[in-house]
Amino acid sequence: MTSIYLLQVEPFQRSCSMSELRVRFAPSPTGYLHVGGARTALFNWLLAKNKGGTFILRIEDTDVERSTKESVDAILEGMKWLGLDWDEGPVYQSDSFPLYKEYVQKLLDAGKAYKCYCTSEELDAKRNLAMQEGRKPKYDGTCRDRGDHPDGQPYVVRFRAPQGGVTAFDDLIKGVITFPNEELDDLIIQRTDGTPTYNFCVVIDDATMRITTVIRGDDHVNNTPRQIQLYEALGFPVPQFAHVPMILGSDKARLSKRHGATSVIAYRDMGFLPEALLNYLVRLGWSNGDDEIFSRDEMIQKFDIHNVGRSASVFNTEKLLWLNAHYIKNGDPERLAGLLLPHLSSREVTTLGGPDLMAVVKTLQERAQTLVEMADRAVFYYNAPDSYDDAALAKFDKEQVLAVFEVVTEKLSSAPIDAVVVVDALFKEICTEKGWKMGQVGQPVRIALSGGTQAPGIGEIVVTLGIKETLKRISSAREYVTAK
RNA sequence: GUCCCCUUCGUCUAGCCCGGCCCAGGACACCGCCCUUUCACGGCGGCGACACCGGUUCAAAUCCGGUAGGGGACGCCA
Repeated sequence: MTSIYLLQVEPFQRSCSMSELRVRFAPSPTGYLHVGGARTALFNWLLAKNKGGTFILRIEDTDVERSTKESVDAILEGMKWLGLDWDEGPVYQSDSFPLYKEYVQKLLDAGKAYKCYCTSEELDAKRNLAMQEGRKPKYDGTCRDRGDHPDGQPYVVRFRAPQGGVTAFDDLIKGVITFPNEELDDLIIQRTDGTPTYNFCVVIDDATMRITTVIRGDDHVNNTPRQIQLYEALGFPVPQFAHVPMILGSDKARLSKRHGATSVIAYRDMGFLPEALLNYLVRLGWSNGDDEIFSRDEMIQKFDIHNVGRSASVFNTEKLLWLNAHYIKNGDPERLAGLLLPHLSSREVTTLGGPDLMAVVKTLQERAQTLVEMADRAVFYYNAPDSYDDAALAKFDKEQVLAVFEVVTEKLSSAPIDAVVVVDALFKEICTEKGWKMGQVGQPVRIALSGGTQAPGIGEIVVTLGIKETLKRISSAREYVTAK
């Protein structure tokens, strides 16, 4: 007798309006939150926000060996930094062991699961043999119909999977996916030591938490049919599934450390803004026409799981940088100043007694792609140059440079300096009066004030630095050039 | 090996479901020009793709079949 496990999937909208949407992000705490996980979390979060549903954070720590508290903290830190707030949880799977046991027993009692006394050595041997002979390495069913129950002998519990037919589901992202049941073997749901296994816990949790839509990485596609069989054996309603494609490195291999940073927190430390990472991540695999920039609210409003692409995408730092630059350029200077502070301290720069940091930020917003770059460019405001770009200075005649310093000092001292336009006007005046070119005047002064040539506009620097400090720096540069 | 999935510019993608508006649009990157006192910002322009082969059709990126390539899964990991 063959059975067809083809789910009739209702139109998405409809099923959501009937019962409240509940989604979850379920990382295993064996490392930090990486960008792939963050994107999965983001899609869950967006769908929940978009539909007014509930977003649950669940920590899958059934692997006691590899799970750590540090990882849990790191994941929470990443989530918080990105602003992906959850409505319920974090729920720890390790708290539900009794519950899993209960359901294992139910299945056992119903004859839908059985005890298997095969040792892992035996299974490994069979698996290797099957692989070698080119067969699918599935469990051969040795204990499936075993009648005896040897006392005191260790055993695992296996799910008695349907033998014939197919198991299929309509993935929200990938469409209908069908698996022949003969591909699926009797999976272990409880280990020799009595602990439950992943595929079983996931089903119990998702069912008892009343998850309506499971959004996860597409490396779980192959787990889905066995989970569906479990749902049905347990009499639980089967949720909808949405498998999001993976993120790849530039060589199109699964993104990993060797491609560069993968940790969300690492991006924070490299000077990225959370809204930039979020915007980048949401556009990786998802789109809304030709739109590129999405505020938090816009992405919530426009997000539609059906618009998520089916294929994997390559992580591209250049585009992330562009977005980051965009958000820095348009960001609130006060907030940016606050975010910049730690980067300044790590450079041993103190803003005390120096120019107002907010004013400094304003002169740098169009010139920095990251907060790290901004910090680098901000240093000169607080630490007067201890050396000058000689190569740049060499482009000008020594006497000419000294003359410029003299005239500029004179001009700047003669009038109240309170705005960028005032300074700019003064410099233009000098040029017309002396018949100099702007480049001849501006560049030496820029070097005098910042030490180099890559800096904000002269007017911006002068006003931000203050007239007193400006004159002091020009005077120092004057001495330096004279002594040369 | 078996099963599952994927395939539009270098990269992210629009278009594909409901063939003609597509000799394929946008964005990042790259190149050039303009703006400009440096560095940037900005503006304008350029480069550049429907994996391949068949079929259906008056017409295919869009539908069908096959091929190739890539990825994933096959654990008493999650």
